[in-house]
Amino acid sequence: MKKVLLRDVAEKAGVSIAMVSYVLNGQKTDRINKDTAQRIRDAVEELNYRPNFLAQSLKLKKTFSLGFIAADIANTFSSQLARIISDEADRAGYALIIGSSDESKPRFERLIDQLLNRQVDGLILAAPDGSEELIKALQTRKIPLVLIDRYFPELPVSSVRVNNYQASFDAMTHFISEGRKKIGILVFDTGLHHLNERMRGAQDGITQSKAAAYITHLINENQIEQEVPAAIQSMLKQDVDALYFTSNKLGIVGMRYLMNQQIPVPVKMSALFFDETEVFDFYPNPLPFIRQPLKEMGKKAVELVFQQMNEAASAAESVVLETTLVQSHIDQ
Amino acid sequence: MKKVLLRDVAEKAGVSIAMVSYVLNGQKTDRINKDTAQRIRDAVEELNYRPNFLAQSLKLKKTFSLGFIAADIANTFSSQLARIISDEADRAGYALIIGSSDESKPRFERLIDQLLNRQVDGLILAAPDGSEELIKALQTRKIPLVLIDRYFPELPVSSVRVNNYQASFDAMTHFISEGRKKIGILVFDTGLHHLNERMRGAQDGITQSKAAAYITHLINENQIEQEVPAAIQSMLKQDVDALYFTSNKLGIVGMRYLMNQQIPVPVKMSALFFDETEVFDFYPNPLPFIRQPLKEMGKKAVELVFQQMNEAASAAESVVLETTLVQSHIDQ
DNA sequence: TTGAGTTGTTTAAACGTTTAAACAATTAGA
DNA sequence: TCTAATTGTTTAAACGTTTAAACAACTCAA
Repeated sequence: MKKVLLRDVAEKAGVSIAMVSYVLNGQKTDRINKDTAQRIRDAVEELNYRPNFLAQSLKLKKTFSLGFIAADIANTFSSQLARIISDEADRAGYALIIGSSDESKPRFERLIDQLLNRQVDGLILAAPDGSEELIKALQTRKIPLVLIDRYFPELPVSSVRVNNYQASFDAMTHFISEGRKKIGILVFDTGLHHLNERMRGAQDGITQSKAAAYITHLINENQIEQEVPAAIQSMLKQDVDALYFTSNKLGIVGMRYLMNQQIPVPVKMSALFFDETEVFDFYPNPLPFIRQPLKEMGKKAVELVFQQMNEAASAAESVVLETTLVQSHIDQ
Repeated sequence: MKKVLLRDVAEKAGVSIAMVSYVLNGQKTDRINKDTAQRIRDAVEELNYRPNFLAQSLKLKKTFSLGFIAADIANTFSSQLARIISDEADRAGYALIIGSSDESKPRFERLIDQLLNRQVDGLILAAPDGSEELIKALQTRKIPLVLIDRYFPELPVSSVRVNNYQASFDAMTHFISEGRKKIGILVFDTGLHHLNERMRGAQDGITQSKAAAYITHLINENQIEQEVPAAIQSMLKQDVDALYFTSNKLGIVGMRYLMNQQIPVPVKMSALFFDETEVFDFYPNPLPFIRQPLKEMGKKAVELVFQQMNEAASAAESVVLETTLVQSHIDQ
């Protein structure tokens, strides 16, 4: 029942451990005697030998593991992404260690520290507000990393994200073409660039149409349960006839309020969401939303981080993916 | 910018690497000269030395990591549990590697294999149907492990779970006291003991009351989208006035069908769920459900696995936690 | 028949730690 | 004064791999 080592296999096959290692790793295959190789493979099989990952990692300076720090793993967006990234990493023989910054910079910093201590080979990060300097520092340390969802416009670092500005712009255009006159935009009061882009895109889209007006409400992330209802209330008084929720968290709180107040959507007030949530399943009327291509995002992120890992001096590459405006969650 | 090693610290402090190691690990503290120790600590600080986890792990035969295999990480139940376990492990300085068996036994087996290859120190497992032998094999290999949610009644292995039978029994009693006459029980057609206990508990509860009847429908896990609606349809014809969904997945599909068919809950048909989901948020009427104490479950699981890890011959310990019947998701 | 090349295999160092054991210098006990 | 104990530190082996380099035994051309 003891752990079987290279040494045991070598002994059984009557060779040195080097030979076993060579055969297992498919090296020097031209040199090694065919019979010996077979004998070794048989011994490996028979003893059910499994190389010790730690020893390998130590020697090869490669742990075959990636780190992913989500923004908030309790949020469906993050957990779905985690799932996809995990599967994708797995496919390449890499394990994924997942952390959640909960949008806290110190926590983010601590998690990075831990992941690096554990010598992960690469990082996929949903960087919180204010972490720009930290990312920059990681880059000068040549740590392979890719930002996902979040990004910093001035920082030359690989990232995967969606067309936040354009998606919001187009969504508003469409909203207006349906006859909306006054649109309320709800967005977190944050330095996070991607969220501000969603706001800007929406504002510009509305402005450009010349057929509608908008009111923007900045929501404090920690006061969301209070401020979203307050914002909606105030907008109702100003005859807002459509709401744009720039994140799923805002959307969920907002919809809950609208339901409690028995304000029918989209009859009296229409609503559009960035991101979908399974919560929509339980709403009887169509709820349009902007869908991010999660699968592609995850895949691409893994691809980019591998690229960083393999090519020492690989240039930063930013991938911007397209969203889709889904008219109704009901018929998908 | 190069990685700083024990050797570098030793050099800087003018001592051998052994001394540095001793100081860092707080060993031989009675022997070591106070000044030397301080000199070493200063050097560590100055060089910002971080021990290499791999080397440590290899030497100590301890990776300070746990493996958690969820049933289906896309399911809120699993992901919340993962979150809690991760936090709890983290608190103890352990990393968590998460996998999802998706209820597939081969996949479960493969994941275990991978985790063991990576030398995780302990396992927390939501074991899929049919994995009993595998668990038994792990136990004879003395792998520290704890089952969570799922368990095998005849297998003496540490586990954390809830009172599935009693919770279902009591819930039915309560249902009947509210006047339900004919209750439809929906449960997966599975060998999973905890789900069958939910069914048995409900059936026994109803039988014992003598004031109501029941119909049980076994649902094939892979046909859930077809079979749940069919089951509900057939039950409607038989004047069923209440539904008991023994898992959140069944509940979500069932509610979606009821909504599509415009069957008002709980007016025409009442419903009770095992597990809560955020989906309920978007339903205007009260939906009662049985709540599992996720936090306690996760904490206890980590506690038990640590116990297994620390005490070589620690006996299997089963922890059965209490659920709560929540009357309405609306006022929690 | 010698030296060079080829084939097949082993030796040994390295990865970065931990820690038992050895060692040296000082102090204490008789 | 000599031995024993104490204090402070170093040496070296070990954890389980990978891999460059060395080695041994042939083959072959000149």
